[in-house]
Amino acid sequence: MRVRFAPSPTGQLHIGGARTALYNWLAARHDDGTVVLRIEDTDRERSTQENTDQILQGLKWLGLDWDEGPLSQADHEPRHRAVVEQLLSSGQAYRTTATADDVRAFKDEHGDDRGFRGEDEQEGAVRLRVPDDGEIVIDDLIRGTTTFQNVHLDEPVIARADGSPLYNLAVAVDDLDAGITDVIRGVDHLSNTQKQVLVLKAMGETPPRYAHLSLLHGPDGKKLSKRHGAESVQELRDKGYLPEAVRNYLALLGWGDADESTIIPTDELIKSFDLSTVTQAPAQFDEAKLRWINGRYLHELGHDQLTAEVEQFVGRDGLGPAVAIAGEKIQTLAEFWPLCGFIWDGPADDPQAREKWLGQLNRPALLAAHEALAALPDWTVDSIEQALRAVVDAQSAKPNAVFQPVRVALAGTTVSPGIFETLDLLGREESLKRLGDAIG
RNA sequence: GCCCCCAUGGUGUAGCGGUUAGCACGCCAGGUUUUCAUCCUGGUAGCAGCGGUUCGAUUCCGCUUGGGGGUACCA
Repeated sequence: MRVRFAPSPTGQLHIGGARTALYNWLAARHDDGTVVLRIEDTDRERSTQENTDQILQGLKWLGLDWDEGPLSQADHEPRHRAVVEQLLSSGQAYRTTATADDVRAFKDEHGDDRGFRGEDEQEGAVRLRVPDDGEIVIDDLIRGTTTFQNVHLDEPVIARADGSPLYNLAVAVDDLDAGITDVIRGVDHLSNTQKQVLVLKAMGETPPRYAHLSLLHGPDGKKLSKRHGAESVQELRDKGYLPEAVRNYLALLGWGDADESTIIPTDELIKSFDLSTVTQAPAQFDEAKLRWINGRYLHELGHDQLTAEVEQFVGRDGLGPAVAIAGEKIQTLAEFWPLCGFIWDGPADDPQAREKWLGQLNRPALLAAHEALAALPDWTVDSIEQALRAVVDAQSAKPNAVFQPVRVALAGTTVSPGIFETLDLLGREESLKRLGDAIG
């Protein structure tokens, strides 16, 4: 099996494109096949190095490697032009100056379901000759057979008047030349398939197998876009998701195993992936579930690796001790700093928390806590806990009446890692200083 | 308009003629707990509608409705 990633270099790698790439990759790896990468754009101006790099970077982050490429489709232009010439001279294509308006007029005259048929004018854009009779039957690996009647199809433009090739000609030729056996792409290309098969047939070649994936939608059922929180894998990375978790989630978005497990590591995915069981219905991207899956992967990382991930994400070292006391509380890498930043930055500024937990009513508790902690002979999690619990007893208060004020004094907010562990990590001096500051 | 694709809870899916319609996320309730989160237990909610075929339809067929894609001298 030989498949291809064929993203267009329009900037970032979209989540939908990432899923398509993932499915190609899984299918190929499952089959011990080859993945060919091609940047799909016949227009060299658009496939800028910057745009291409963005795509490659996204693919790399996701962990999807390829065996050949990257190649710009524009690099193949001489070959495309040669095919056009060949089709022209064999009479299977012709030149016409007909415009979109002419096509419209043709339909007004012959009916909307009648495809445009033009005259050979020896000049203008190149259109492929399409017979009125016959049909193109696409035996899709995912959807079964789809039949397109030739009559309905407007004779497609395969090259501009200047001879430069257009997409439907270029892909057909490139897939052929690259020896692609399976074209796995979004359903938005299903209609194009008819044209591409027609091109291949005109060349006397056999089309590859096709598999069309349903599209991805946002929570509102509309096309996935920035409004939905994230639209590219780069954004997923910036939100602190792990590549393996994203792979897991994306694989399940549109493909279900008979097996009822949800957490499926990549090597398992490769083993069980099967194109023929890919869902036909469009799926909605649900970040809540991605978060959950991500949390599962995050917590299985182990302290050292999680620390390394967090440090790389945050961009600073020495986070190990904080990761030790906060690691199990976060679902994404991005949640670490908001939870633990106070350790380095000092108490956060949360007026509501201060008002509620550092007011006059809480003074006695804070003073008692300060006194008990200051008197501690040794500063350990256990001794701290004993001291504070003793304060709770002495005040005959609820644990919260002591712990929350202390927490707010240290962190500035009502949410933090465990209070004893936090005290321990902060150290005696800093802890007492912050408590003192809160008492005023 | 025309061509094409799709349809199980809010979401992702399992099911491939006879099931109490399963699992997961979410949500709700309870438990654990120093906050938050995790974790544990329980609960909530679904076969779009209408016709067929059949002894029997979520499952097969048709129509309707709804969603999506294509219809460029874009990709």
